[in-house]
Amino acid sequence: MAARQVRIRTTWESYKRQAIQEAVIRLICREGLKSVTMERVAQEVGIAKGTVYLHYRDKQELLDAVKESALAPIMSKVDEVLRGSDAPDRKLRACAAEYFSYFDEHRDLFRVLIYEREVTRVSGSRYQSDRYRHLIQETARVINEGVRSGVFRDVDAHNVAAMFIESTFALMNQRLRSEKPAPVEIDATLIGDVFIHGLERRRKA
Amino acid sequence: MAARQVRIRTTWESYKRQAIQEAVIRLICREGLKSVTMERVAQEVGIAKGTVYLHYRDKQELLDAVKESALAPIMSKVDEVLRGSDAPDRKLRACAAEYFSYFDEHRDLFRVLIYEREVTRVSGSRYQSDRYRHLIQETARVINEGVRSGVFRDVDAHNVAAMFIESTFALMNQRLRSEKPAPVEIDATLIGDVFIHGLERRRKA
Amino acid sequence: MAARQVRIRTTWESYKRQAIQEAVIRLICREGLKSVTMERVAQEVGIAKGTVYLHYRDKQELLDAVKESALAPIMSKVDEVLRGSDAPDRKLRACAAEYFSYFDEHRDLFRVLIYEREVTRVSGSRYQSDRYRHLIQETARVINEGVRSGVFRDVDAHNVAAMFIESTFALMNQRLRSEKPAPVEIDATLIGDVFIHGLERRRKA
Amino acid sequence: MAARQVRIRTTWESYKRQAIQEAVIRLICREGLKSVTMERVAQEVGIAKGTVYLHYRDKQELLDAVKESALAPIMSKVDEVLRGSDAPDRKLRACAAEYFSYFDEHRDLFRVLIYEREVTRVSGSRYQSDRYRHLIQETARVINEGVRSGVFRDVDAHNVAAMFIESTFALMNQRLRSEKPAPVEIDATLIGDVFIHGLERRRKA
DNA sequence: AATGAATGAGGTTTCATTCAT
DNA sequence: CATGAATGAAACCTCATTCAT
Repeated sequence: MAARQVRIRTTWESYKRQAIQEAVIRLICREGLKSVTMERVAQEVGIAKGTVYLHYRDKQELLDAVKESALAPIMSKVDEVLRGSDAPDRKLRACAAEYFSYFDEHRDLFRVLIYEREVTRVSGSRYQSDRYRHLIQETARVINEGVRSGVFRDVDAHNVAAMFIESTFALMNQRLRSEKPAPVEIDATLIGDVFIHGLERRRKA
Repeated sequence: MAARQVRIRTTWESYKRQAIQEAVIRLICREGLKSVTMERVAQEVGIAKGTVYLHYRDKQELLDAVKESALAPIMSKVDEVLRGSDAPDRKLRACAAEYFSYFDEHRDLFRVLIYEREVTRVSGSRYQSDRYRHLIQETARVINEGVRSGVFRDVDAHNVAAMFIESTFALMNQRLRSEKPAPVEIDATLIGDVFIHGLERRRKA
Repeated sequence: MAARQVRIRTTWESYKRQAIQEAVIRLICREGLKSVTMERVAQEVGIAKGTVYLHYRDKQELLDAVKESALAPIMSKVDEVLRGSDAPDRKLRACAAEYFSYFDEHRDLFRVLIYEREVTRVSGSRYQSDRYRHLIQETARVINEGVRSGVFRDVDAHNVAAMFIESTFALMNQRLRSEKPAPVEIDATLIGDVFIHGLERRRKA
Repeated sequence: MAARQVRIRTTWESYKRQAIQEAVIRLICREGLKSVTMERVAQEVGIAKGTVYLHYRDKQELLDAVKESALAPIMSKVDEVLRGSDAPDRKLRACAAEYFSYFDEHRDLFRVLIYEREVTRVSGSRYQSDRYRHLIQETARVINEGVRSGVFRDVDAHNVAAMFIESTFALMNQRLRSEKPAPVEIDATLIGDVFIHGLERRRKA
């Protein structure tokens, strides 16, 4: 019974936290990070300013949580792909495809979450962009797989991983800017093609 | 005489504007965008707070000017390369090389200037990221040249241009994070290789 | 039966009030008056914030009650001594001894309770420092006894009473600040000696 | 000329700082420490809230300054007396007289400044009550002089110094509470008599 | 009776901008 | 032209108090 109490309360609490996070996201998308004040967030949720502080210690914690939970799903999805059993080149393609379909649903938010200093500086810049770093490492690992298996040339996997990811963001950005973006597969194929071929081991010298 | 007066004043004015802009850049690089207050800027230049307002209507105009002029040199340099008479693939390589050598001198500033909303939102987002757009267009033009001349496969030049540029930024970012970055040519070669090969027209099937 | 109900409830009520007061005292001693928030008090007792309000109308009433009951025991003890049948000088000595032994157990709390405005301003300063005033009056009465009996010189008893009490506090304070305070009797004797001799009627001229 | 500029500016600045400090003092005396908000202080001076911050980094610095400058004059006066060439007993009497005449002009303020935690905790409680400590030490030194010269009995000078000072405050407090306090000399004499005689070396055993 | 989520007034601090000198 | 003191809107955060459950 107590357990159930807790469970219920936790669910409810979690729901409210999410409502607040969504308000933050709406504000960021509509009016940019500068518009995210605790007052406006509360207003957007329809609660009092002080109530936000019942769920988050301070503004930074809220922003961190928003970033964390906004990126978590795609990050774990991509992780899954990268750790799968496909060939490295197929993994990269699949990875790009995952990005696009996820990003298409979230749009504007990501640039803000990933690049903007104020958000990035996660509670004192201790582990600045934890997720991002992890992502690059996993991608680099897959590229190294490809290098070892002879599919890819011998390249600096870490750097190429960064290029790959940023290229993905670049296309995301282009999609965000265009009224009618091409189907996801088209862009995923493009980025896959360029990188797979770009990394391919050249026939002869 | 009046003419001379004006000439002198204009030169002087221009000099002071530049001094202020450089102060802003120093501050951004040293302590991040949040540290850029009109007070600190004036302090850094060694003038009074009010004086800054004689040269810039408000803070936004100052930030816009900083962005504009900080990016101007590299942009025109890259422009020059892209409009040159080299083969498209050589242009892209040269372009990457230009970025790296320029970025190596400016470091932290660029992410801020290019991504952070507060700077990006140029006076009401009318021509959001003018330079950036232009850069992509020029790069896309070169890629199209390559496509037409048969060096590159038939790709969406615009998208690939964005990928290319962001990949460059990605490597820049990696350079910024590492203590002892590799020589500029190494990174420029890497990015050139990946994209040139990635875009290369495949020999038969 | 109803009576018994009331009796029980009253006892229970009284017990909870005391638990809350003790929590306040612990907080004051551990972290100072600023740390006393209704939230922390409730936490310290292990009850809900709202529950505190079932026992005290508001924060001020709680602080008043704390002050009152924290001082009550020593006050009544001292009262008892002062109303006893000893000679005035012995009463003063005994009095000082009582203070020291009591204070030694409560330390930090007293300065706060006696001097700090926020606590002192007992619900509108109507009877500001009721206890303190009473204490001075009783002490003054004893001093007057001494004057009338010829043991003490003719002095303003009220003022000397205040001096005596504050001197006691002063020594208390010194004790609080020193790592290893002297035995209680030493300080009690010191204060007794100074005042008894200080008040003693001078032999001839 | 520059020097004069600076002198004038410094004087003016100093004047404004004092005006702010006086506002704080008025507020403390009228309505207690709790009433001292930056808003109210500014209001009291007749300036804007932000302006206060041009003169004091934050609230704590302001309170520290108030305490410092409110106590400085009497402290240095007493210091002067204690370091003079009079006999120890005369010094103590003179000292008490100084206190009374100074306190008579400042009244309520001193309890607050000396005892209240929030003020006392000078910037992190590093040197808690610097002045107070110094005062006790100087007084103790004079008492020791008296002990060595045979005027006083052999007592713990430090403790007696604390008693003496607090007794002075006690009389001050009594004066503050009474509508028509006795002339300063009366109280100064009383405290002098009690302590001088209290400390006097007893004839024979 | 007890709870504790919600409230919102009120406090501190920052900083872009103005304007009298 | 240059100054920099003054302003005050606006941000963050706290906490005493209430009230539906």
